[in-house]
Amino acid sequence: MDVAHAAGVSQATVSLVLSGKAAGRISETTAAEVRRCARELGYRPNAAARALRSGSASAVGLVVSDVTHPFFGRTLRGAQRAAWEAGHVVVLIDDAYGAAWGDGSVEALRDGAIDGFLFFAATPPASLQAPGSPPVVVVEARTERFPHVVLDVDAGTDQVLDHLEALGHRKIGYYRSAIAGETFDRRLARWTARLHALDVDPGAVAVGAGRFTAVEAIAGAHDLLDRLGDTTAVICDDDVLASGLSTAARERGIDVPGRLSIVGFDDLDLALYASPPLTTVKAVPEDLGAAAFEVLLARIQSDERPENRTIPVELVVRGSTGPAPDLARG
Amino acid sequence: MDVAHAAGVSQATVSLVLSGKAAGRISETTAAEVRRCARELGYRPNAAARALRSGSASAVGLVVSDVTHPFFGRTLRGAQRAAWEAGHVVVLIDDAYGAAWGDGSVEALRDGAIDGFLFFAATPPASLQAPGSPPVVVVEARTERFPHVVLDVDAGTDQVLDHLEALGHRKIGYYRSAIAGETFDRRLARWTARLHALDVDPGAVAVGAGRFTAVEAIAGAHDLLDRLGDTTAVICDDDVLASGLSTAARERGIDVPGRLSIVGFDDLDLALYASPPLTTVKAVPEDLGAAAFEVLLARIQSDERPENRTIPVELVVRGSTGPAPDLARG
DNA sequence: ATCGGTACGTCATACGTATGACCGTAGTAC
DNA sequence: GTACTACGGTCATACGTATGACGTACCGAT
Repeated sequence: MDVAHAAGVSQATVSLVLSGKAAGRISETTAAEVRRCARELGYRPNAAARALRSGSASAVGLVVSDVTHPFFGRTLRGAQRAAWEAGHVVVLIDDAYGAAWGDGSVEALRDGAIDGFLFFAATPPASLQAPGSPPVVVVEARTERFPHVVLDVDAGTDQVLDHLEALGHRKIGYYRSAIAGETFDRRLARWTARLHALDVDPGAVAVGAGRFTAVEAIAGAHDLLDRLGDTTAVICDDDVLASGLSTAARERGIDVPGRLSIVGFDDLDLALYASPPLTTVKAVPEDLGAAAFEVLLARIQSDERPENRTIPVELVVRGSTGPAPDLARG
Repeated sequence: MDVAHAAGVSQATVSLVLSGKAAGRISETTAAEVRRCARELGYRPNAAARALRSGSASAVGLVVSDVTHPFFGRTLRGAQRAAWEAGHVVVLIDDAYGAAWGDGSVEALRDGAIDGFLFFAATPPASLQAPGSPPVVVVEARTERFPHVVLDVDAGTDQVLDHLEALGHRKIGYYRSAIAGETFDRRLARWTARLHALDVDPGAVAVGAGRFTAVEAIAGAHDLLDRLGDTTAVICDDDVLASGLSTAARERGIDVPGRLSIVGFDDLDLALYASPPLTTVKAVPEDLGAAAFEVLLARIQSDERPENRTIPVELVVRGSTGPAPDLARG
């Protein structure tokens, strides 16, 4: 190694200094000289060698089902910031709803290149459950199998329904994601329970399902509007679906919120483009990402299962919700 | 190595078989047995060891300035698909407009963990220009320094202006990105040249600048609308800005396209949520990403500078553009 | 019998770092 | 003068794979 030669010390000393383990073993004078030489020669430690020898790559993977969804991007950002502070790196892998390269990338990186995985709305492949697999933390899905970090969707759903009920809405529909996900199931269940509490038959309100692209969100919204009946408000699994519903309503001349109130989820940028801007449940994906990384790091470092975490959410009231119309008179 | 033992061969043989270099050296019978044992034992090659020994990690990094922007997500997807077909992996790093962890991640991965980098709307750090640096390919910016892959924005701009001129527009404004970027500069220059050809003073039309978040895009759009004058159409650096302009116009009661025509760029999902849906220049980011990976791979494998590539674009006419109004009569 | 060639494998080493086991020197206590 | 400790640093090896340099056995041709 050049640096060792230039500084007149052994390679071991260089390694100790540069990896910050010099305390008590190497004098500060020598350490400073080593650092100076390293800088001058433009020395970069080889990540592969480091990972091979130490058994840790200081890198974790974030696997998402759809990198196209704005929520994931902000989550990645939060995770990267937290990781950076801990001396780690986060790399993102797009699963594209089960594409071959998603699992492929996981397989390619799992041994040696990555210390652990975060799965966000993507399903960990079975191979990651085998003993000896790298640690996994799941985001936005409650499961016994892995430690997880989730949004407090129960509170979010409750706040939405409180808000709508206060506005006089009783027939509250639901625009579901066509993507499977524990978090969606859970919200739907909560909504069903609340409707029962209101003594409203869930069968009497409009329900639809759509996917997170504009075309499909709008198409699904039209299906839902076909069966609108006397539903006066619809809560949506996310802002993409809500935007689609808003657009579809406009195409049909349905007044929002005069005739129909719409509530989204996530508080994406999208919520502000809609007209009127969407009432939605604000989540802070950066916090979710950061928390997810922290849990994964704890798992990596201690080998004992860390505690699950729940990130709070908050209702943001904008123009897309208003008092329930009196349909009997209209 | 267990597999070698189980199959009754040497570790070298296992390596040859599993890395596909067995042809002519190892009999098919033996190879099959090795593969069987490997499968049975759940053997996974160690990526770090492989990278260390072979000097190639079979992984490339895609660095983007803002992972939140939907365009990048689709680009990543295209790159990952192409990479997968070539036996590589693409990992995404969010630079977050120059955040510490962006450069940090690049530095951490550049030696040993990554074979090369794609920079998309993010600036390669100076350290990547030093001799001995990993290969770099730049996306959506023409530069002498690195091979690059770009959209045919000249053609796109021309198609937009042809379209607007055919509709009778002469005072055509511009909504610029506040983010620096060669591609934006180039489009602006083209627009200026075309206005001169029309004998229109660029100073006589509305120009604004905004960033790619809803709040800032809408705020910037209001600035632009304050100085609208008799501008009858505005072309935007991307669909996010166009959506912001559309929203701002609606807030002011400006009829689109009756009073003002709006043209976006990219054909994001966003374009469909706007009301009316945006006329825009359709780019296929998946193709861009795939091409970028291919160019990088060529660079990695051959050491000689590969040819630059240009990806075609296409105007998509929707509801946000219409005939120029007769402002003298209005 | 010898040689050349081919088919099939193995040997041994190197990749660049991290780290537990050492080792020398100087200082301190007795 | 001896024993012990603390300090500052080096040695040697291992991590798991890839690969150029070698064997070895067998076959056919001379």
